[in-house]
Formats: sequence, structure tokens, C-alpha cells
Amino acid sequence: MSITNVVRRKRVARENYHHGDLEAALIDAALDLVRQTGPDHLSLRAVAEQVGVSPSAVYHYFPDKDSLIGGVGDKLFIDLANMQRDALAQIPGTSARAAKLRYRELGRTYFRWANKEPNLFRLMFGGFCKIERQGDHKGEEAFIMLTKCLDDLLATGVISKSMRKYGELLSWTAVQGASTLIVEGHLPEAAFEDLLDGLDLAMRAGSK
Amino acid sequence: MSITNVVRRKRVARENYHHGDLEAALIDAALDLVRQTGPDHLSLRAVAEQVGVSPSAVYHYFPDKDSLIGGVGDKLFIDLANMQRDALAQIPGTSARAAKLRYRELGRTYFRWANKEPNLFRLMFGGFCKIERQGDHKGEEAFIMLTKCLDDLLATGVISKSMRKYGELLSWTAVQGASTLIVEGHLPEAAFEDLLDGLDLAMRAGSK
DNA sequence: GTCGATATCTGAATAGTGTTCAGATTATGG
DNA sequence: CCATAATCTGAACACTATTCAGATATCGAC
Repeated sequence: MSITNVVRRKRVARENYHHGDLEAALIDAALDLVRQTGPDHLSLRAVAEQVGVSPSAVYHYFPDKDSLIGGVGDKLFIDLANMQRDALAQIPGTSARAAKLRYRELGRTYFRWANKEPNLFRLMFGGFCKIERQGDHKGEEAFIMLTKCLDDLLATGVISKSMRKYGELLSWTAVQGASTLIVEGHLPEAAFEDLLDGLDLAMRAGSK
Repeated sequence: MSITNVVRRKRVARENYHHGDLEAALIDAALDLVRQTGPDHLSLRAVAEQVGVSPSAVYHYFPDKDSLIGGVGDKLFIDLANMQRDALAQIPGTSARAAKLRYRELGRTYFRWANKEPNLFRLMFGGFCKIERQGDHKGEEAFIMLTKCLDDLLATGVISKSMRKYGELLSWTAVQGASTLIVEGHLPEAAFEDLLDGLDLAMRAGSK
């Protein structure tokens, strides 16, 4: 009786020992729960239970619940960039047509991501991820992909030179804003394709 | 002793009787606390205490905490519209110059609102306000003001006719997205004026 | 292999939370 | 003036984040 107890305890304990990847397991579980409940309404205890670990174990990897949520946010930004890269990879070619398709697909991927998982999108842009506030986005992969798309559009003569200057800013903010406004119910879903049309027209403004 | 007790209890109770305006008092207090703590981290008990009422009193006006937060959101949208109307009223005139100034000021007011009180902006667009998701914005005052601004720009020949079609959509989404991205630290504050410049250029695209 | 050190996790406790509900208090209308 | 309705309280419940002493498992040195 006492022996089986000891044995069982040992086995359970061994299963609960993650040796470094508990951090990743916690983030995965938290991501899954946020998707269902939203970034607010996330319970740290529920995360621990889903992983099969005691609530206090979390505090060996994250100083508090907000940091765990922040960790989820970091992963989400990476996931989004991966998805955008995959989307671009499926549209090769140097033609103007290919460049236009890539540009639209970049925006669509951003929006689909937001629209499919509103709670994850809210986690990314709802103040849960504390970014060192300086707006130094230049190194981020997502921004680099957008820059590349715009360069291609300029090279193939699709957009004007004077508008190129505002390419990243206008594209990013409009797609971001449309995603938010649609997800939050202020605009209908169909508005996104309209926005892409308007953006296409806008980018042709100015002198060549 | 017992008499003074009764008297004091009566006085306190009378002060705590709000007779209808407790709902507004709760929203005001909640708004004040959200501004400091953020929409998550809002404590219903703290709201009740600030008003000087027991926590359970809240449930006679709101079915739960989320509804109280939603009530704050409703007020914020009204406040923002009021601020935009005031901003427009200070720029009269039918000239092209006046129309351009009004258009820019409409966007600036939106952004200043967001940048000055990030937590309130997050409450408005972070999934805390449950809008009946259909995107029927046509009746909202803020949208009407934007439409009026764009009509003026078209009438004074500032923007093209083919671009006018996308005016509301492009302006609203870009300003909304820029506000979010700046508030959340993905873009520097100075980017907003750049965006307005880009938007001005964009709106001149297309055929007259 | 054994032992000490270290990483890892548990259990219990604390203080605070949203929510419910029976009942006390206050105001209102006939 | 009294009954009725509106309004708020107090206590309770289940749940939460967070802390910390201590149990357990793993790893490195001898």
C-alpha cells in the first residue's frame, strides 16, 4: 500500500517534470485557453491544470500572469509572420501581376488571422504585450516582407514613386485598422476586399 | 448609543441612495478606474467602493461586470464623437483649405484621444464592447461627420471622384490602425502626421 | 555508485475577486 | 397612512493570483 503509493507518486511527478519545456507547454496551453475565453478571463490555474502542473509551478518561468500572456503574444507575432511568409512563397514570379497578388495576399493573411481568431488578435494588440515603446519595427520580419512587396510594386511600375514613400505606413495601418473594426463589429466582413481595392487605387496616386 | 447608531445608519444609507443615477455614477467611477488600471484589472468591488456603495448594488443595474465595462464603452464612443464635433466646429468655412484642415483635424482628434488615454482606447476596441456584429455604422454620428468632411473635399476639388468612393473606408481604417499601432508601441508617435500626409496624397488618386 | 548541490515542482495559506440571495432599508403611490 | 415597489446591504460561495517553505527529482563531482 505504501509502496504503490510511493511508486505512483514518483510516476506522476516524473510526468510533471518538463525540464525546460514547461515554459513552452504553458504558453501553448495559455494560447489555447485565450482562444476560447479571451485574453481577459484567462485563468492561470486553468492553464496549470491543462498542463497537469500545480499553479505555483508557473511562477518559476513567469513572474506573473501578465508575463505569461505576454509570452503568448510573442509566439503569436512569430506565428503570424510565418503564415505571411508561407502565403508569399506560394505566389512566385517577378511580373507586375504577381507583385500585385502578393501585396493583396499579405493583407488578406493579416486579416484572416484576425478574423479567424479574434481573441488571439485582441491579445496581440489589446495592451497585453508590453513592447518597448519606440516603434523600432525595422528589424521585424513582417515589416521586411511588406517592404519587399512594395519594392516589387514600384519596380514593376504598379505604384507611383511619390506614393512609395508612404507604402508601408498606409498599408499597414489600413489593414490593421480594418481588421480591428471588422473583428469588433464596426464594419462588415466584406469591407476588407473593398479596402484592398481602395488601397490599390490609392497607391497609384502621385507622380511616377 | 443605539439611537446614534440608528441615526448614523440612516444618514449613510440615504447618501448611498442614488435613485436612478447610480448607473451613471458607476460608469463614471469605472471609467476613472479603467483609465488607471486598464480594462482588464478592473475590480468591480473597487468601483462600488469608489461610489460608496456595496458590491452587490451593482447587480441591480448591470447583469455582470462585463456589462458594466460595456456601459463604459458606450459612453466613450459618445464622448469621442462629441470631441470630434467640437474640433470640427472650430474650423468653419467652405474653402478647400478649410475642408482639408477639418479632414486632418478629424483624424488628429481620433488619434489624440487614443494616445492620451490608451486604456480607454483599448476598452473601446479590445473586445470589451459587444456590438451587434453587422457593421451598420451608417447611423453613427462619427461616421456622418467623416462623410461630411469627404463630401466637402470632393466639392472643393481636393480629392478625386473615383477615390471618394473609398474615402470613409480608407480614412477610418488607416487612422484606427495608426492609433492602435502607435499606442501599442509598434510605431513612433511622429508616424501619425506622416500617415495624414500619405492619406492626403492617396485621396488625390484616380480620375476626377 | 554515492553524496551534495541544484533545478523543479507541490501544498498550503493569504488576500482578493465576481456573483448570488435573503432580508433590511428607503421611497412612492393609492 | 399603509402597502407596495424600488433600492441597497451583509454574508456567503466558489474562484482567483500570488507567496513561500519544503518535498522531490536530476545532475555533476568524487
